[in-house]
Amino acid sequence: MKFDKGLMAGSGTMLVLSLLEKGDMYGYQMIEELARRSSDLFQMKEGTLYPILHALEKDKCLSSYQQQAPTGRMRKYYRLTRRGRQLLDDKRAEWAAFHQGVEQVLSGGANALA
Amino acid sequence: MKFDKGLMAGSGTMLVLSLLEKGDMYGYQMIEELARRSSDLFQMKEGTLYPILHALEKDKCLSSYQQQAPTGRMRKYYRLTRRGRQLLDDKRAEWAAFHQGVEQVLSGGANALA
DNA sequence: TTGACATACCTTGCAGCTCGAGGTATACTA
DNA sequence: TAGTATACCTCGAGCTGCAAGGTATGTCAA
Repeated sequence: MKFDKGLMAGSGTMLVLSLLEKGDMYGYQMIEELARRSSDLFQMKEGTLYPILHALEKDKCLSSYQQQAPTGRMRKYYRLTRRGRQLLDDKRAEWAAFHQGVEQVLSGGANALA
Repeated sequence: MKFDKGLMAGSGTMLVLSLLEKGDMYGYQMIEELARRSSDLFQMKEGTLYPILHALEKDKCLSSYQQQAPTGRMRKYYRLTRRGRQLLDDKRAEWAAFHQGVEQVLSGGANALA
C-alpha cells in the first residue's frame, strides 16, 4: 500500500471479505479488484493476502474450490460462508465506530457534537 | 482499545499529535483526554503511548519540559514543534485518503462514484 | 506511621500484522 | 528457447500495540 503500513493492519481482513460479497474470487483477482475499486490506492501484496485467506478459511469464514480458467490454468476460488458474512458485518460495524472515534478526536472531542 | 488492535496501528501517532494541537499535555493526561474525546472508545495504554512520545521527540516532532503540578508532583509536558505540526498535516491527509479508499472498496468500487 | 490508592513516569517481551523477496509452476508469445 | 504474465505459496525482517511489571510521589484514612 502507499500508506503507513499500520493503517492497513486490521482492515485487510475486512477488505478481503467485502470483495467476496458480490461473488467468488481467486487470490490474484482480488489484488486486481482491490486496486480497481480503490483507484489504485490499495495495492495489496501477495505476502499479505494469502495469509489472510488461509486464516479465514481455517476459521471457516471462507470455503475454497479449484476451478479451471478458460486459459486452462487452475485457479483457487474463495467463497464467503455464512460465518464469513457475519464477520464482515462485525468488521464493518467496528470500522464505522473506529472511524467515528478518530473523527471525534481529530475535531477536538465528543462535545464538539453536542 | 476495544478494537481489532490492527485498526489502531498507524493512527496512534496521528491521534497523539492531534491532542497536542490545542495545547501542551503530559502523558497521563493524554490518555484521559483521548478517552474523553472519543467517548471512551479509545483507551490507549501506557505501553503504547510512551514509545510513541519518545519516538516523536527523537524525531524532533515534539519537545518536552518538566513542570510542577499544583499537587507538587512533577509532570513532563510535550509540545508540538513546527515539524510535528507538519507531520500531523501529513497524517491527516493520509488518513483522509485511506478512509476514502476503504469506503470505495466497501461500497463496491470507484465507479460507484461516477 | 502505616497502609492503600491514585497519579505519573518508564521498560521489557510477546504476539500480530505487512511487505519484500524469493520459490514453484503453467500458459502464451516471439 | 526464452521471456512475460498468470497464479499459487512461504519466509524473515521490521513495526506496532499490549500485558505486565517496575519506580516514585502525593493523599487520605485507620
